[in-house]
Amino acid sequence: MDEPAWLDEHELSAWQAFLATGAIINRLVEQQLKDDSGLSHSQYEVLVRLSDAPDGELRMTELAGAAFTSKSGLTYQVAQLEKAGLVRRRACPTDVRGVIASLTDEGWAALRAAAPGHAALVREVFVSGLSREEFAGLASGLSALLGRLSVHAG
Amino acid sequence: MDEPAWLDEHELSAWQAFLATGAIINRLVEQQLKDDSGLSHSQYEVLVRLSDAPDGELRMTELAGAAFTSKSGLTYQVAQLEKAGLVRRRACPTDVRGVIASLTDEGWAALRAAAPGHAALVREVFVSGLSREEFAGLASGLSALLGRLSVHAG
DNA sequence: AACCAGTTGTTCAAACCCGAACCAACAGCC
DNA sequence: GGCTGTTGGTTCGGGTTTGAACAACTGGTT
Repeated sequence: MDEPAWLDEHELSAWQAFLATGAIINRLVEQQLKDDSGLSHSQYEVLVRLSDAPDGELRMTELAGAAFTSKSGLTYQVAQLEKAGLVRRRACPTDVRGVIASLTDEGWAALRAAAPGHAALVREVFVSGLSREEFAGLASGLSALLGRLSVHAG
Repeated sequence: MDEPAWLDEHELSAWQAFLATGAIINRLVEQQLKDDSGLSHSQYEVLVRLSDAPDGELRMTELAGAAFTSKSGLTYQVAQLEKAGLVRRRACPTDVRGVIASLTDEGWAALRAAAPGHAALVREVFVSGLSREEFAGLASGLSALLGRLSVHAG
C-alpha cells in the first residue's frame, strides 16, 4: 500500500550489484567462449538446451522459450549454427508449420569441446571466491526470484 | 586443486537461475522504460550516473566505466541522448581531448519523470516477493560477487 | 464443410553494440 | 626543446537483436 516511491539504500545497492555482475560476467563469458570455441554465448546456450532435450532435438518455440532470445533472434542463431554444421533442421511430423532443430554429430562434439572451458570460467567468476554461505544465499535468492518471475513471464 | 571439470547440480542451477533472471528482468525493464519514457535501459543508466555525479556531469571515460558499455557504445548512446536534448557535451577545461557530458534541464526532467515508474518495476520484479532473509542473502551474495569481480575486471 | 481465433516460424528494416583502427593530445623523460 | 609510450574519444565495418508484419497452418465451433 504505502510503498515508498524510491528504492532504499539496500535495495538500490543490491539492484546495482545485480546489473553490474550481470554485465561483467556476461562479457567475460562471451569473450571466453568466442576465444576458445568461436561460439557466442547465445549459440552455446542453444547447443546446451538441445543437448538437454531427448534425442538432442527441440521445436523452435520450445527452444526460444528455454534459451532467452526472441523468436526472430532464435531463427537467426539457428541459421548461423546450421551454416556452421552444428545443428540440422527438419520438419515436424505432427505439425507442418513446425521446425525441429537437432544437434549434429559435429554439434555434440563442439559442445563437448567447449563445455570444460566454459565450466571452468563460470566456476572461476561465479562460484569460487564466495564462501559456502554466501553462495548458498545467492543461489536460494536467485531461485526464489526466478520462481517469482515465472508468474510474471506468463 | 582437484576441482571437477563440471559444475555440480547446485552450481549449475544457480548459474541457470542467474542467466534466466538476468535475461527476463532486463527484458521487463527495457520494455517498461521504452513504453513509459521512450528511453532504453542503457540510456536511463547513463542519465542516472550523470545525476549521481557532482553538477550532473562526468567525463566520457568515467561514464563508460560506471555504466556498463564499451567506449564506442557510450559514444553512440550519448549521441542519441544529445540528439534528444537530454545531455549536452562540452570540452574539458583541463584536457583538450576530454569531453564532458552533462545533464540538461530536460535531462533532469526526463529522469525525474522516468524514475518512479522504473523504481516501481524494480521493486516489483526484484525486491518484492522475496522474504527478508531471501533478499538479504541475495544482496550479500551479489555484493560479494561484485567485489570479487572487480579484481577480475582490472 | 466453412469459419475463426490463435500459433508457428520467417522476413524485413531499424536499432544497437562491439572491437579494431585511428588521430590528437597528454605526460614523462632525456 | 624533442622523443616515446599512453590515454581519450570518435569513426568505421560488421555482426547481432528486436518488434512488427506476414503467410501458412492448426484446432475447435457451428
